[in-house]
Order: sequence, then C-alpha cells, then structure tokens
Amino acid sequence: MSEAPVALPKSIPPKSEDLSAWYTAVCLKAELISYAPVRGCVVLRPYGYGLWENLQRELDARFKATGHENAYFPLLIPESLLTKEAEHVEGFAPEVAWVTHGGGEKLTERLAIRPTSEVTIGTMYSQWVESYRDLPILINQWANVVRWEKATRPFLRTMEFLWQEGHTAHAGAEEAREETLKMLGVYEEFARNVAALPVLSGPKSASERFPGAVETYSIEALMPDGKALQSGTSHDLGQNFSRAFDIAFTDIDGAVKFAYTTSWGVSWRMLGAVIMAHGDDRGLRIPPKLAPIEAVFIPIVRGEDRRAIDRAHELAATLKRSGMRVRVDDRDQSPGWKYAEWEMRGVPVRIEIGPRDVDAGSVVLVRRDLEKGMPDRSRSIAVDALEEELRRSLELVQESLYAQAKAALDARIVRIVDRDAFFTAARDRVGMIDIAWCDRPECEAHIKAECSATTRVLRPLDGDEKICVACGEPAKVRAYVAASY
RNA sequence: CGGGACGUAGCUCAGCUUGGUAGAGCGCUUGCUUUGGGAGCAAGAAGUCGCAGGUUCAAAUCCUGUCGUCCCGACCA
Repeated sequence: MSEAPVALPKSIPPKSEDLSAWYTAVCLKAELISYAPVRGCVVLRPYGYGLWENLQRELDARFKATGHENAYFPLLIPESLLTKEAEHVEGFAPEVAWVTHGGGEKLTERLAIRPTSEVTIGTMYSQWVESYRDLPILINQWANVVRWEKATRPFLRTMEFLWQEGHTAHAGAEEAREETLKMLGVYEEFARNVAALPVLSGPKSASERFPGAVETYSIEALMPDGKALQSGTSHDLGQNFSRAFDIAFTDIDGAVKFAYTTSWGVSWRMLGAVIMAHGDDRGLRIPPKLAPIEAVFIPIVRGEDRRAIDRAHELAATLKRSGMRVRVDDRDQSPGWKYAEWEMRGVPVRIEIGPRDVDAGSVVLVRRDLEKGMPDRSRSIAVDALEEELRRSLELVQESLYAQAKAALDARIVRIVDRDAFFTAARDRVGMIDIAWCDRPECEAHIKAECSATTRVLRPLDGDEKICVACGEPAKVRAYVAASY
C-alpha cells in the first residue's frame, strides 16, 4: 500500500526527472532488450521483437502497396567495392567493421560487414539493367547492419541494428525524385498513423546529407529533452551511384544512359522514438498498432472463486480468433502488482475481470494513455460488447497518444528572429527552432560549434524574413534547428 | 576518442578510508493464508566481490592493466 516506490522490484526512475535513466531502465525492465555479451549490441527480446514485427508488418504492407518487392543481399562487402563511390567511402569509413580472416587464413581482400548496402545492390543492378524496359527496379531489403559506434544506447544507436533499406533505380531524374518523396511520404504517414509520432519532414542541409546523395530527406521527431530524433531517411542518389557502379541502360532513343537511383531506410531507432515520446513516469505507453499485446486480462480471484480466470481465458480465446493480440495474466501475483507491471510495459488497454464482473456479465476496460482519476480512463462494459468496445478503446488510445505527442511538438516549435535569442534557445534545447537561414555549410558549422545543434529539415522561405538569423547573410530557406540524437 | 563516475547475490546497494574466511532490502524456491492499485507469515537456496596480473603470511579492500555500463563533450545517414 505504500506510495513510495523506492524498493519495488520493477520500479523505474520518473521520466520527468531523468530521461536517460528512465529510458534505459524502461527498455530493460519492460523486457524489450537485454545487453548482449558484445560491446554496444543488444538482444531484442520477444516483447521488443514483437514491436519490431508490428513495425515491419505495417511498413512492409506500405512498400508492397507502392510497388516494391523484398529481396536479400549478402552481409559481407569486398573492400574494392566499398571504395567505388568516393563520398560514400569517406562518409562510412570510420564506422566500418572488417573481416580480415576466414577459415584460419588471412584474406587477400578484406570484407566489410555492411554498414548499408548501396554498393552491393548497385553492383547487382548494373548486371540486371540493360534496357529502359528493365526499369524501374523497386526493391526493399529487411536486414541487419553494423556500424562501429563509439557511444551506444538501446535502439537509438547500437553497433548492430535491424532496419529496412529500399533501393530503386529509374530511367529519369524526375522519376527518381518522385520515388524519394513518395517514400518520405510513406514514412511520414507511418509515423503519424502507426507510431503515433508527429514529425517534421523535408530536405536536409548539405552537411547533413547522406554520403553520396544528391538530396536527403528525413522525418524528425522531437524528444522530451528538446533533442530531435531522425526517424527515417529517403535519399535521391542522382547518378552518383549509377556512374560508380555502371548502372547503365539503353533508352528508348537508343542512347546509353546512367540510371537514377534512390535509397530509403527506417531502423529500429524508430522504436526508440516511440518509447521516448510516448512513455510517462509509470513506464511505456505503446501505440496500439505497434503493441505486441493490445490488451491484457487481469483476472481477480477471491477465495475459492476462480471463475474469473476461466472467463478471462474464454474471452481471450474469442478475441484471438478475431485476430486481436491479447494475453491473460493468470500468474499468482496480486492484481495491483499486475496493474503496475503491465502499465510499465505499456500495454494499451487492461481488462479487469473479477467475481463481481463474472456475476454481472461485464468486464472493466482501463486505458493506459490516461492518468489515474481521469474520467474516461476506466469503464465497465458488457462482455457481449467486449470486442467492439475494445477495438474502440484501442482506437481512442492510438489517437490520444498522437494528440498528446502532437501537442508536445507544437508547444516546442519556436519561431525566432533574434540572433542572440536563437543561440540561447539552441543551447537550452528548447525544441525545434524555426529560423530563416542562409543554407551555408560554414554557418551550420558555426551553429554546431556554438551550441551542438544542427539544422534538421529545411523548407522554402515564407513571410518577409530575408536575413539568416544565425549569421546575418541573406536567407535562402527556413530551417528547423535542434540538437539531435 | 577526451573529461568524470561506477562495476560486490537476479535487482538496488552497504562493506573499501584503517587488508584478516561475504552483508542488507527486494526478488527467487517451498508451504499456508491472501488477491478490485505493487499482500502476510514461516522455512530455504543463491555471490571464485567484472576480468587478468601485481604487492602481501593474507586482497572485495592497496597498485597496474583490461573489459563493460552511465553522465558530459567530440564524432555519427
């Protein structure tokens, strides 16, 4: 009954006081991950993998709906291939892991463990493409990649991580640009409707661009500490990779031309954004569409009266037949303990069922997105209406999490015109700082040196501001500026 | 990679200053009573003190190295 959660076994520090400590604790205690015996790597446990599977299922359906197919390319990349595109090598060289020995012998050529697959896929595309009739190629790969990171955090930055990388090749520049923007749109819609994350999207500045890309677009979510989290990227690679890998085709006019390629990716980092953006002091709050468990039954036993357990299993079986992801927690723990446990693990809806409910033919639905004491948080419903009411509650939780995150983002987008105010705000990590900007790398470098913030995404100038807030040169674009993960 | 802190039972930590045969709470196991917001009583199991060297009659404790974690910075699609 004690209100002080000091010695409780699965307690986590309040999110509001220490975001970092909360984040790590909740990832571990909600059983999303465990640290692995290798530095900088994590084990994705069943509950965490369930999140990934739901993300995969939703994104994959969107890729298929936009004409893409899945394929798989090798983990290892010969060194000679990796060095073909100059900017690309330079960008990734510091974080590539190398295989130097195999079968007990030193290799004549080192093999890179892929940090991304542009070069392998580019090589294959050069073999597959001869005619304009072979284009476009629209392929996606679900894979793991390795990047030798110095500082790692669960989901946000690990040495090995899961992601998807789409790679397409097109006959024309315009078509490639359309593809790039189309997939950015898919990511934005997925973030909004599945992850319940409001994001800012748009092109990146030159210094934030993917190595070898002509243009990089990203979606950016805002975390509670005022730092931005890049949650998905879409790159227009122009002809840079097709020239390097000789992806050439004979066009309808008989001329041999280089294809235009794109690549786009979302990693499990998106899950980090979901965890941080939606969680509260009591733990995770998982958007229903991503939740491995949409609802958990907590049967309440009284004396010898164990009917609630049987009833919970019956109801759960019915819901499962309808394709719903539900679980019955019939472990020998007190109901209160289970409430706290499943709230910490972020299950969107809890279904309480005790002797009173069994007698009345009802259950109690409790929403995870609302605070204790709020009017709509819990309500008793008839078992006959369970599926319908549960689906309705899940929709409400999904929308409510988005609305809360949207309000949090909107409250932290600040438009600033004064130079000193800008640098102060950037240093204080107030959120997404909206400024008129000159679009010069030197200016961005200065901002970064002064306050560790960079431009996140750009958009066209509007209004009558014509001077860069950071340096006073003529403004070319508007930029959202923030520190980033 | 630079600066700082930490590593002792599954978890959170005490013990280290002043070297002398390993401690607590929670969790875990068993039994009984409980169960609508983190249950109670009783009994029990559990740690080569991160790892490797060194000093010493003796090291959780002192020294060196190493691995890992966290914080701040740098770096990072």
